[in-house]
Amino acid sequence: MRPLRADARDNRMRILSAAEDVFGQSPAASTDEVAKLAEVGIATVFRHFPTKVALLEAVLTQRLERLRDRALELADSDDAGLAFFGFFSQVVAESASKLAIAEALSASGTVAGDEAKAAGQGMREAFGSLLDRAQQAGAVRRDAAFPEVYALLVGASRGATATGLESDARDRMLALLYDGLRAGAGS
Amino acid sequence: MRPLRADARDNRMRILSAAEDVFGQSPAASTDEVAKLAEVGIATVFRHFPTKVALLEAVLTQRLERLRDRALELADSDDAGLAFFGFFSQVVAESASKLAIAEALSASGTVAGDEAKAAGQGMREAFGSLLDRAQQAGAVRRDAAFPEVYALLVGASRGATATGLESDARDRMLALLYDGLRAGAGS
DNA sequence: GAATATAAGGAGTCGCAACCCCGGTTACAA
DNA sequence: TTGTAACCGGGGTTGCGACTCCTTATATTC
Repeated sequence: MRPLRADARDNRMRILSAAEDVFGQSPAASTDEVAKLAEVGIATVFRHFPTKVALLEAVLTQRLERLRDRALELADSDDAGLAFFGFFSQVVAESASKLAIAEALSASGTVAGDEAKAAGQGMREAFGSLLDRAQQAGAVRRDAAFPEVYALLVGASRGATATGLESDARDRMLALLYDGLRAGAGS
Repeated sequence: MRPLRADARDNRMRILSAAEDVFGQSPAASTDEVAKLAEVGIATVFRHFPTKVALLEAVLTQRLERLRDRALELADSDDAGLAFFGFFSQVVAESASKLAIAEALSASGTVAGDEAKAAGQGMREAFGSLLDRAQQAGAVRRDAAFPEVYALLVGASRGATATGLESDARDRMLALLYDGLRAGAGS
């Protein structure tokens, strides 16, 4: 598999970025809306991504990988508690458009493909390691296991987005959550 | 507007119930799947609900009204804290199919119609009153305002559903949340 | 139990959006 | 510069699902 020609690579990136925008705003958007925004013919979109679902998955994968990288960066931080809670807050703050994409995928009835699944796995592992460190540092209570903490991460993102929470209310919501996660961490 | 004929009323209920089932499992389902399950012709579905969105809204409205009624019942309870947390847990436990429906609606790009909006409003008010009482009883901290608590309710439902949480993990998740909501309630 | 309004059913129609074809264009190598 | 393989564009095609027409059936009323 030879490297892509320069214009093709360029178009691919423009399509991905446009798709992120378009589907982020409305999961029901059509493929040529993406093509229009990317200033590219429809055929070009389908040449790069053989199906609409493939395009959605590519966008989702990209986002998950970005989150994983962010988590990995933070894993080296001195303050494990700050790293954990900071990551959590950031994910919730940026969740709006990512959610719409995941929604579009699940609405299309498709279970995520291999690539997206792997990206999700990587992201969860990185987050899990942040959680571990925060627990060892005494910043998060030890009896909080990964599944429920991860559900809270996803849930906080969705809840904030779905109810259209203002940023200050979102901060108060997170403060409530964090109090629950810290409760009795010292013991 | 005369009362519906008996068979029509019967069919209407069967359609609503079938729609709840079908859309609860897969938001992308087609209208005749609903008709099939309800053992009814497609035309009958459209006679009762002029559009697919109208059908989705009717299902959602019904669910929201049930939740509101449940909240109103609990408002008379002796133990305001138990009432609040009990309602919260129940909503989260039953959320799976309701969410799929709300998702289907938002995926179709439609903002909820008047009826569904009113039902949502009624439900939120009933929940708000449960929160008020729980706060006055000292079971929930006073600095938790409605928007963030409601976002947590929605978020916990979605998080639990989206991550496929087992029921015991769900209970632990709720326990974390409740600790956060109670923190310093005595002060 | 006959008349009639009301409802049911299911084979259509119609539009939309995913996906393909093929003639023209452009990056890259020699 | 020129050849050519890779790429692009945008008008078709096709399938699917929302919605309708019209004939037949059945509840209700007197």
